[in-house]
Amino acid sequence: MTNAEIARLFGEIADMLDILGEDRFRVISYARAARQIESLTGDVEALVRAGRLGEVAGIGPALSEKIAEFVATGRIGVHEELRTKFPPGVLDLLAIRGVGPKKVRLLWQDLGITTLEDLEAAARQRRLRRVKGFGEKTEENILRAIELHRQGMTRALLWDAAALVDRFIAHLRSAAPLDRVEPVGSFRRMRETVGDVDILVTTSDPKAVVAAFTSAPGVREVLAEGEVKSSVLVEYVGYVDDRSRMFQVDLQVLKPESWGAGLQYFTGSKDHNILLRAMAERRGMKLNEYGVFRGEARIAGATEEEVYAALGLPWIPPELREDSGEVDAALAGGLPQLLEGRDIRGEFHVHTDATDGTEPIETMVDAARRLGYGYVGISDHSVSATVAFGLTADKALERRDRVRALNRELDGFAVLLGTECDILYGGAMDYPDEVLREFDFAIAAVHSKFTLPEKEQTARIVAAVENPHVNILAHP
DNA sequence: GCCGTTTTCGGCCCGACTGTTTTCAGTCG
Ligand SMILES: Nc1nc2c(ncn2[C@H]2C[C@H](O)[C@@H](COP(=O)(O)OP(=O)(O)OP(=O)(O)O)O2)c(=O)[nH]1
Ligand SMILES: [Mg+2]
Ligand SMILES: [Mg+2]
Ligand SMILES: [Zn+2]
Repeated sequence: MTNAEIARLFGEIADMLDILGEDRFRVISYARAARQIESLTGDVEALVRAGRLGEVAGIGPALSEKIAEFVATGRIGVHEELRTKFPPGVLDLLAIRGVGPKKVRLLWQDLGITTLEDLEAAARQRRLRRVKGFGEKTEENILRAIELHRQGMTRALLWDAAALVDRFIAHLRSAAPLDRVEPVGSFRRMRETVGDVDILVTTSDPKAVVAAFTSAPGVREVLAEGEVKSSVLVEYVGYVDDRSRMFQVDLQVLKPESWGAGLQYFTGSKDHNILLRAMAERRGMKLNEYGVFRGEARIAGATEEEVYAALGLPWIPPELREDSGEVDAALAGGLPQLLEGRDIRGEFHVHTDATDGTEPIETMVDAARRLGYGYVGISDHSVSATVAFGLTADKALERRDRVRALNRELDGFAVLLGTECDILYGGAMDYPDEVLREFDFAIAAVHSKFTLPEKEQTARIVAAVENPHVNILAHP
């Protein structure tokens, strides 16, 4: 919680300094530090205690001191002093698309606008156009942007985004001549949540691709439409809550020779990009989404490997591109080996047609072997899971002979007979201990009473995992 | 405010789209 709170305060300091017209590089420092702390995987307080804050890129003596101040007192003095200069509501104006720090400053200073309601009223009354740089179109855009803001947009689960990605790419393929297409941004970096969907395309006909993009099914708003890039808002339905929401999709279109540089740029992260671009500059090169250049000459750009190699780096997996030390590690030849799908050796949570699966044990074993697994654990439901056709103890255990036969037959592959056993209301297991001990393994799972008070639910689960015959706790 | 195999001071990523503007600033990716 402390990480999120410090990130929020640094973000607000950046916004306030920006609106006040302070040095933009100081603004950038606060904004970058906010992103860094937000994406730390460990507790910032632990770093403070260990005196290791300075190891985080972009956090120097001044910011370290402010973080330490927050950890000690729960406040950041600079933030509180700045806050007194701003009427409540002013910072909220920044959430409106198309309204940035410069416009907020003008709206506030010239028209006394400090809230969204003020802004809406002034736009309706056509008073914005009196301000330098504002016109009729700006008023229209701001009114529409306020409307969209009020519908509320949140980050999406990677899973929801995946459905949207599939839909969009299928449409693009069917409606325009694509060379290559790839979902990029935080989606490619496999973040747990994504703020939007970013898609990279190469083609010989950019106009056709952009046109197909902006007219895709579900598009409710075209935010920008240019020669090589476009942004839209689409409606999508959440997998978990089945609710309809608006979500942004960004498109970048490039020529085939820039595929690698485009992938590098559009995959990000932003801070990773800035790091690479600064590094290119120091080495007398320039890096952008079109390629790596030395003078006028493009020296790399067709593949990502080539782009990283031109900078003297090995290819860095997207999951690591977060400005969290990956560039230094790559330079030192010390990138970590990431887990891959092929590292998965087997699975224990496998149902069959005996309960709510659709295939018999033998078919599941075949499928596991085709995936290159070394073992599979069969775990059908226990008797109380009636909606999932849970098995009586006798029915569950009578399959031991079948499993033994399979194991005799198979070389270098193990089949285990287990159970996904319900945790009953009070924490007792659905099968008695004499039955549980007969299985090769037992998973404990909650399939009822999901909404118990936290204390009771926790006690229930703790009781289950304390059972000596339980090996695995299932899904939440 | 941060940071460095050309720097401890003087730089700080780079480009597209939009609207307002007679040549470019602001915002966004
Ligand atoms: N060089 C550079 N690249 C940027 C900048 N902003 C964004 N990008 C690149 C890197 C990002 O990963 C990519 C997509 O931008 P997004 O705003 O969609 O960010 P991203 O997908 O990383 O995170 P998100 O989950 O959408 O918030 O565009 C920038 O200021 N400079
Ligand atoms: Mg994104
Ligand atoms: Mg984006
Ligand atoms: Zn289950």
